[in-house]
Amino acid sequence: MPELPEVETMRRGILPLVGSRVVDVRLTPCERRPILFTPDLATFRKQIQEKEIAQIDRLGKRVVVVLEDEGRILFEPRMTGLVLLADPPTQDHLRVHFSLHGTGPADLWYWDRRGLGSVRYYSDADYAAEFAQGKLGPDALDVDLAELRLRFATSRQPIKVALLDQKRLAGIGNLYAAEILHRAKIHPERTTDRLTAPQWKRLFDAMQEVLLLAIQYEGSTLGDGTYRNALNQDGGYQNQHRVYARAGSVCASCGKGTIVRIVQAQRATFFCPKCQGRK
DNA sequence: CCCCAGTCCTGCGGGC
DNA sequence: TGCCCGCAGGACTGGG
Repeated sequence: MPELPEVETMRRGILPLVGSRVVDVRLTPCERRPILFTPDLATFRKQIQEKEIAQIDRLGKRVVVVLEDEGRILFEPRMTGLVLLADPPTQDHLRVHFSLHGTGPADLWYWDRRGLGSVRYYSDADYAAEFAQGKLGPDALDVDLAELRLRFATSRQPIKVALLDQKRLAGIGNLYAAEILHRAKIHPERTTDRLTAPQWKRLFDAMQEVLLLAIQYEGSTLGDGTYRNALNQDGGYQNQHRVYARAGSVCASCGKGTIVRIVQAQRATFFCPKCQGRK
């Protein structure tokens, strides 16, 4: 499931497209899924044709292809979307194909097994309006300790639930929330207003460490194989997971506790009751 | 403000 | 062996 490290890996994977021009876009067969692709194909095509790709950014869990006129193509993979330079794994499912010309790769694909994600074009003005201040928090790798505290301390939500709120902080999802809290030795049910100063410091450090390490490993490819990098290769961070989907195993950190699974806000939470302290 | 359940979607694995 | 159902969860919506 693409979160910050996976989406950052996708972004880096398609950097060779910078400097190329868009020739065309085609979609199969997603016309029947209006949430996937906006605006309509004719308008989308008209806005991007012959535009040069100026840079490739990331906005939380979205890949942003910035064109020379500041128009932007946003890829939001949600659960199962992939941004690929290689051909999609199968001919089935929803696909969007961009053809390009330049010195880099000639094809860019968006492929989505479950079709929950989206591909959208925004003009500069529409983009500014859509992602105006407050709609999305700062990037998890772009805050300092003081801002982290500021954005969370007023909440009485459990810290695990708060970490998933993209309006507070962008980029963290269910998997990395669990791994970060485990590294920080903080109980996922502890409410944010009750975190101590040392806990804030540990949370901040763990967040940087886990996310940066996961980027180095090119993200997590789980058993279902839903996430892969732009060349359709597996990530490697799944082998470093300490708690996620490891209920019943002995904690690799303390060697004493057994990882448990609970449900918070209708999401699975994994943690070690021994080394992650009390609520 | 907060919380919760439901929605989208497909593939997989557990249970019978 | 085959079939059904629950689960996976990111973002959003509607109700309380």
